[in-house]
Amino acid sequence: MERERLVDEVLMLMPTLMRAIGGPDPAEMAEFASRGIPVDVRVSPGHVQILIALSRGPHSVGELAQVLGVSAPAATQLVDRLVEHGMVERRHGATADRRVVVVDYAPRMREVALGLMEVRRRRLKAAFARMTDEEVLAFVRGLRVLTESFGAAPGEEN
Amino acid sequence: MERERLVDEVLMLMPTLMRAIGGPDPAEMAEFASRGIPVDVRVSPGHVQILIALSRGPHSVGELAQVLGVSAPAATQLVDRLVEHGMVERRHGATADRRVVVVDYAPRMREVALGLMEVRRRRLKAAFARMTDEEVLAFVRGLRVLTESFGAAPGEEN
DNA sequence: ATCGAGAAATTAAGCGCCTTAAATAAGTAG
DNA sequence: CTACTTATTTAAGGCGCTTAATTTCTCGAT
Repeated sequence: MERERLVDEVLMLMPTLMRAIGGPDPAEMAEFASRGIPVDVRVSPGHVQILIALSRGPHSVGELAQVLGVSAPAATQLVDRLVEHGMVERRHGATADRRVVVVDYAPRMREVALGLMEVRRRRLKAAFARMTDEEVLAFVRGLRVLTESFGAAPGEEN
Repeated sequence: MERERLVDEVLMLMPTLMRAIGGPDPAEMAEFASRGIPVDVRVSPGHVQILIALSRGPHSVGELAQVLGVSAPAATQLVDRLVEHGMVERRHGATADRRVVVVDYAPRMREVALGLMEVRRRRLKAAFARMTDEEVLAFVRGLRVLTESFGAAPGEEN
């Protein structure tokens, strides 16, 4: 079997791909500008993960940390940044445990947040455009198996 | 088409997976210990990329930067670390351009380096064990397309 | 021959993400 | 009421990456 080679290739490609995905994107900058958002807004992969998670409803900081597979302080920090830029806000569950901080989109920012994610998705979609439906699905399945195998985030079952 | 969902899933899984891959591994620690390598040795994904690249022969710092898709200073820094730990060494091409610094495994470290990579590969191989040959291949193909599509590293054609 | 443009690597400064340890605050059990 | 646990945040520090500036060297043109 030639899995040896494939393993090396993955080890070689994955980090490079992530660096590319994380980096700034011209189209993204334009999007920001057209929405009057400060240019220094950098939406990192972690921020996108949070915005996507929130699209399924409000989450506590702890939940976000678990979904992203990072420590609680890291989640706090990511939320900090998004709050600074007015994308999300912290709330205290009214009747609930007052220790937990619930994070959700800021009042009128839900659409803006979706727009920002859209910009991010566009790059991926463009890449997927070169593949057939089956190839895309096969790739995602592999990703699922790997993520699960590494004992990473549960992924918040749909 | 449900590509929308798949795109979100990828955006959600990829960063988490990379964080998991980059993190420390118990088995790896044990491997280090048995080889008398200082415990503080942290082989990041970038370091692994360099070690793999070197398995195809010596590379200049500039070449490494290009292959990894990072800036020259970043490559210098990664090499610095590997040199500190005695894994690789810098050489001046004898007759060649004296500006270029050639990086290669340290004299007797080639095998050790391969061993370290092996530990890293093991985790991936374990994950791949859950997939059929075709699935693995499909995944890698997707990875190739994505990496290329993002204009990332050329990958150093085999 | 030497002078200046350009290229390879490094150094310097700085930012962002992540971690662990410690501090706060709030619920829970005795 | 005290002691233990849990949720979040603050604090300190490491690493990887970037751009700008420096050093050293090559090379072509005058």
